[in-house]
Amino acid sequence: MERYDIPLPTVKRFPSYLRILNQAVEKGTEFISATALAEELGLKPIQVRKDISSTGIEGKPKVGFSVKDLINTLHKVLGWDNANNAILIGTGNLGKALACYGGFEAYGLNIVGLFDVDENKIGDNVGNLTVKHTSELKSYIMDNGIMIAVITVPAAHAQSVANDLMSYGIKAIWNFAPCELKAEPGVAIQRTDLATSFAVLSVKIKKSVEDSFKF
Amino acid sequence: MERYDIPLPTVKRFPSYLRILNQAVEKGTEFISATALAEELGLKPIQVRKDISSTGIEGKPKVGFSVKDLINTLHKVLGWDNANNAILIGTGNLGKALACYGGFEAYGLNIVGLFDVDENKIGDNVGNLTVKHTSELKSYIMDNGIMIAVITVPAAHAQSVANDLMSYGIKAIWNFAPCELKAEPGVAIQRTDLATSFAVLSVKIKKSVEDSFKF
DNA sequence: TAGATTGTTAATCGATTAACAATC
DNA sequence: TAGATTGTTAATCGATTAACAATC
Repeated sequence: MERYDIPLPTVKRFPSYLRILNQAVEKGTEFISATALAEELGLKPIQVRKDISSTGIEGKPKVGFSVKDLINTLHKVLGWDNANNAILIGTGNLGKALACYGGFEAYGLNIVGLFDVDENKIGDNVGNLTVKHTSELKSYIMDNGIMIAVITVPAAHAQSVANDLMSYGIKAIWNFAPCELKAEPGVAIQRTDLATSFAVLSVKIKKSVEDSFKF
Repeated sequence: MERYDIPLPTVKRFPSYLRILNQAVEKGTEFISATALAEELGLKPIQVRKDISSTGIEGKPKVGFSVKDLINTLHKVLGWDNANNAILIGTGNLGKALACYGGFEAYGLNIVGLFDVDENKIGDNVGNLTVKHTSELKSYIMDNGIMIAVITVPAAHAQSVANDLMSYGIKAIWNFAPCELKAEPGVAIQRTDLATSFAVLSVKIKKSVEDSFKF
């Protein structure tokens, strides 16, 4: 089986494509062209065609791509075609927000357990889940074969929590703590950082302010 | 005054640099080398040097860069040197999480007003703020000269909220709704999307699973 | 058929990395 | 002085864009 990697910028655009495609399904649209997708997202048609071609899917000239096929293929490429059970550690505000956020099922992520060190939070209901103590992590992960964990603890504790999780068999960590985590081989870690995103907005603001002063 | 744009990938790394630099300040470190920064973040020294050089700051061979100077310069480049008052619209779980999140001051963002359409939420306390009704948006924005808004409403309402905000004089929108917003000229919009980040983790997982099956 | 859209190869653009002289 | 680190120019790499033939 040949392996070739889809460029990361392309992967990052896939969720946007899926969003438009899901809207198309709801409208009953059967085929969609790269041109239409591009229009909807403010991208260039060539880029969308290139991105789609990287998945190997084929379209029909003049017609476009089967919406259903595209969705299935993108799901498969991203591994969102089968639900993954995940746990979340750290039920502060962000943790609770993520636990209650309904949108994750759309991408095959199913949060089934919440954990915290704080004795006062144990037993609290968040969404339809009950917060458990972190001392139960090991048995919960092993009993339920959990592979994915979401970390929303303070930065100071993130690495030690991650180390524990990896020793219990967790293979993927979605890290919301503002610090880089060191991964064991074979463990995938991805950090989501609000500051990074805000930095981009900040330079956009600066630029538009500067632009408004020169003419 | 000459204008040259700092590459976006570079801008995205600046918050990480700042994080390490702030740690250095707390330890009392006065100078830090690009090599040390790179080591800390798992980047290559050349890349860090290139990034820093794009700000125009100068270092001392063998010694490195003044931690204080670097922090000040990065803050200035990002426009994080003077506090910006902002409002947040949509006090669902994510909105509340962001409103309570204490880390924004570090990047000059100060959330001073919370708004929602839901009558049941008006008057609720979130952090040390009280939720106001969206009918008060216009006067609040104009009276207080607010330029920045954070949108955490459902996707279906995001564009109309954004349109209102822009008509009231908002110049920058940080959009957490899963949809693209159309901006008026002169308005900066940045979307933060959890799905994008999770897509990257997903392909990492897929790859490490595939790797574990080939030897 | 005519024309819109796909798919592919080549050209361009921009970021990363390498190489190395300058310097404290 | 010797050596680590900076700063800069050039080479490499990879993504975006352009061009165009194939096709329904």
